[in-house]
Formats: sequence, structure tokens, C-alpha cells
Amino acid sequence: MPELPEVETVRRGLEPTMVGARIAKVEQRRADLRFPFPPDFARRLTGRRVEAMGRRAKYLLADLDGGDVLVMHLGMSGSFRIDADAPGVFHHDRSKDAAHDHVVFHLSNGAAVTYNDPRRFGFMLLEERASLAEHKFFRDIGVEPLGNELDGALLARLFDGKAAPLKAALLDQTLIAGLGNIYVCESLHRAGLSPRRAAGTIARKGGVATARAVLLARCIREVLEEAVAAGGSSLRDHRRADGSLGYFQHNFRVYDREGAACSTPSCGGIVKRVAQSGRSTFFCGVCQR
DNA sequence: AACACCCCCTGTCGGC
DNA sequence: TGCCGACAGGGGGTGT
Repeated sequence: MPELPEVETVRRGLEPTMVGARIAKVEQRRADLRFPFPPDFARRLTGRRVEAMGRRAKYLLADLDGGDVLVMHLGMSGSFRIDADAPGVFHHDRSKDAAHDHVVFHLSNGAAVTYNDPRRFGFMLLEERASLAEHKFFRDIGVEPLGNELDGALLARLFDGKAAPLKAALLDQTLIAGLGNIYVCESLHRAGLSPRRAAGTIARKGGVATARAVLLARCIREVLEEAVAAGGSSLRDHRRADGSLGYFQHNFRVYDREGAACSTPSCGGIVKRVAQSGRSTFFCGVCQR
């Protein structure tokens, strides 16, 4: 599930339960996910208070008292759920995939926050807040697309001279942080740009923005904002931390819609699927140039 | 530097 | 039915 809108939805879902609470106990049920857990993971977390829940790119960041940050990445299939210990709180029946509940954070407020990840491409790190920006997973991460910096001019500077296709350039986390396969496809469709177009062609010499760059920047922002507002996309029954479903998948115009009529008014095209750098790209060859 | 691949792992779905 | 291959929201690491 997790591109920027989904991770942001998870962050917002965890925030009210986690911020202000102490981690009373950590159940770590295996030694590794994608990477081994940090040494003494459970012990170092126990007793810490969560001061804030943040996000950078597709990473969740739980700021702890004492100066450490619990870094969590959901990979392809990671999710959190919250089970409150209060009477009358609705509990979802998750027994069927309890086998993939890898970590449970028991909080001082009675809530239990469980990390589930069937494919185990997710991972957790424990790093000092002060040096997190220099960590090798963070130091090269690009601009946050929902911040103030992303506009046509920046996009043009980032893509100037690039021969790589727009699809690859937009997926590159060192340029723009947080886009994944879905939102790249959706952004390009809205902007009417072919995923196969060389990224450099939306910049003039010297990185000056073209109308295409301005439009693409606007479409990226628009798609992400709409998706966040919808609570992200729920594919394969993926849920938010509170158990509810995001619904942006109903607004996909091209992603996973191979063979469907293009939704651009009077376009008449059919959504195609092609492979780019080993992953599916969905687009309309008629209105995306 | 800038790609292109491969891989990690489990679950699901379509075709035969 | 069952089996088998293709594919799935990510991204680190290696090799050219």
C-alpha cells in the first residue's frame, strides 16, 4: 500500500494514540524483517515516551524522549493496527494473518500497536535524531512534494539534461521523495505527459521550466493532496491503522486499468500497460505525449 | 554518474 | 481441483 499518501495516512492514524504515550513493553517476534532489528531494540525502546510522529518520504519517524528516533518503513506490505484496551472499542478480526504480526508496541495508555508485514520488505531502525539526516538511507532523499519547494522551476532544474524517461525520474527518491508506481502513473496521466518521454524534455536549456514542467508539478501535488484527503488507496484489502479503508483507488484514472477507456474527455484512447525498468506503467498513448 | 538488473518474501490470481 | 508462472504499493546492492 505504501506510497506517500498511504504513509501519511498511517502517520495520522498513529499520532493520536502514540504521541504522549510511553512504550511500556515491546514484543519483537522475530530477529529481522528486511534487515535485522537494531541491537537491543526492545530494551532501548522500553520506557521511552513518544514525542511526535513524523514522516520523511515513505518513512515513518517516531521521535522519542532521550533523542532517538524510531524509523519505520512499510515496504510493500507493511501495516499497523491499533488495539485499544478500553472497553467498547471495536476490534477487527485479524486472526487470519496474525502469523505476520512481527512487532507489538504496548503503550502506557493501554493501546497495543501491532506491525504486520507478510512480505517483510519493511524494516525498523533506531537512530539518533541529531544525525538522522546524515544516515545513508536519508542523506540523498529528495524534495517533499507536498512542501513549498516543488514547482515547475524546481522540476525543470531536477530533470534538466536527463535522458531517463519521466517514469523513472519521478520514481527516483533522490529527486522527489514519496512517489511510487501508482502516483507517478496518475500524475503523468493528469499532466498529459508520456511516461516514456525523456525527463529532460520538460526543461529548457539551463533548467528553465516549460509549461509542461509547471503543469506536471501541479498535477503531482494535486494527485497527492487528493489521495491524502481520501485516506490513501486500499489495495488488497489494506487498511488504515484504525481499521478503516482509504478510498483513493476508486479515483485511479490509469493505474491497474489496462484496457479501460481513457477518462480524459473526448480522448477515446485505451489505457495501456507497458513495462519500464521492470515495473508496470499504465498510461494512455493518445492523450499522454 | 547514470543506468539496468537482481534480490529480498508471501499471497493471489489467471490460465491450463 | 491443482499446479505453475506472473505479478504486486519498495528500494538496497551490485555490476556495467
